[in-house]
Amino acid sequence: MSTLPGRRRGPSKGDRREQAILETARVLLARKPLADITIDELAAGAEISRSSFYFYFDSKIAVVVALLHGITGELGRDAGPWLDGTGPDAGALRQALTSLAVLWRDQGRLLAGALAAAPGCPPLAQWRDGMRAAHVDRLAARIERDRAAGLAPDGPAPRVLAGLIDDLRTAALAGASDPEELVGDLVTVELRMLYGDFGVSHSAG
Amino acid sequence: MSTLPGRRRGPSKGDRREQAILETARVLLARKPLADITIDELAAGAEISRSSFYFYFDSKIAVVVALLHGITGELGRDAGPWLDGTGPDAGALRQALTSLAVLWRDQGRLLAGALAAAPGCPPLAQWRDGMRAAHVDRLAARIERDRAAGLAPDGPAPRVLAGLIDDLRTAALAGASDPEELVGDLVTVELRMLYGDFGVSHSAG
DNA sequence: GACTTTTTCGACGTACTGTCGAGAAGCAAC
DNA sequence: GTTGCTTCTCGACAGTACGTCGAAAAAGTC
Repeated sequence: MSTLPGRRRGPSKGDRREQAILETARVLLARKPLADITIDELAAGAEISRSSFYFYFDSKIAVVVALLHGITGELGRDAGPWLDGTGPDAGALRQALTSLAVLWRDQGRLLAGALAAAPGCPPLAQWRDGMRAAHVDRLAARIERDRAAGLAPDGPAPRVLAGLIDDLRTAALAGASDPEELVGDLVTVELRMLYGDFGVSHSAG
Repeated sequence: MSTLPGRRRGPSKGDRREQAILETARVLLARKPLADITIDELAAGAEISRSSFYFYFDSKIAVVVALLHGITGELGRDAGPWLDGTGPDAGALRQALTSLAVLWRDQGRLLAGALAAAPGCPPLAQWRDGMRAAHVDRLAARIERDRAAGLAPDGPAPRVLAGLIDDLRTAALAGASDPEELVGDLVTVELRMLYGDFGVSHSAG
């Protein structure tokens, strides 16, 4: 499943070590940013030597990928009603954003660290691009439906607009000290981006 | 003026070295991200040893700060008409965003590198916060004026909304392969964020 | 040409990363 | 209970990059 270097299989002692490393990473990420965490600390937390760490993971990034793997499912959680719906459904959008904000509150350092390290680290870049594409795809489709139904004004190409909304979410939640506090305003702003019209159509660029 | 370690004064040979280091940094930044540039390369480009580099700059970050210092003036250029104006003035906004997009096109690696390194690097964090605050202050004031004049709908607190717009700009321009291409859509989207109303007022969060 | 300031650099110490190979520990089966 | 396998451990090593120090060369001044 994952790309572990040495392990074969079996629920042995090594599994506990692997979990200990992941748990140590979680604990440390609650205290300081990813960039400040060294492999020494990860190994020490799991009570093994630094060399032994490499028996379980190829690098610090591999640990991050494993942690991300564990929360990837939560990233889109509660977004279904919003993304599969139609029209300016503030309640559904709020539900999706609240869920996302909670994830950022709990896993902010992990997500921020992963996004920061993504350029110059293929596996993380791939994860980020995948997450983004998944969201953009569904949101762009929603935009097309709404426009076809006359529920949303014309404007930027659906995929571009969806990308901008994704950018805004990520940047805002990553920068917020209390992500949940931002949800109400994000709902307002995203709905305006999608449905807001004020008589001035965009001029071609 | 700046925090150079060894230099006293005088337009001597050292000044050429300093310029050579800055120029080397510019050249390298045109080719690869900041994180991939080492002090060895900077020194080699200026034809001095690595040790000598430290006579001119305290660190790689000090070079970045010097480069940023050189373009800080351009960051707000052409934003005046928009920020000091009133109402949904698409032309003025387009002017401001075009100017900004050109800066990102030319100095994208520098800006992206600086923003990426800002967490965990006080001088860069200070620069970033200063730039952001300058923009947010003026934009928030504009929002207040527009709302007082009944030109803009109520919504998120002016400073919050301004912050979201700043986040969006930065994230979008940083991620774009061709920033200028994005200007038209950014104009539309920012105007919607500020003026877009569609009968659904934001619910308190 | 003595004196000061500016500039240069090699040598050193530090921090972190990743690899290698020897071998200990755990767990069969005989 | 010792042979033989896999799992696991670690010390030693090599590499890269950073930043400091002090000796001394180069440049500038009188």
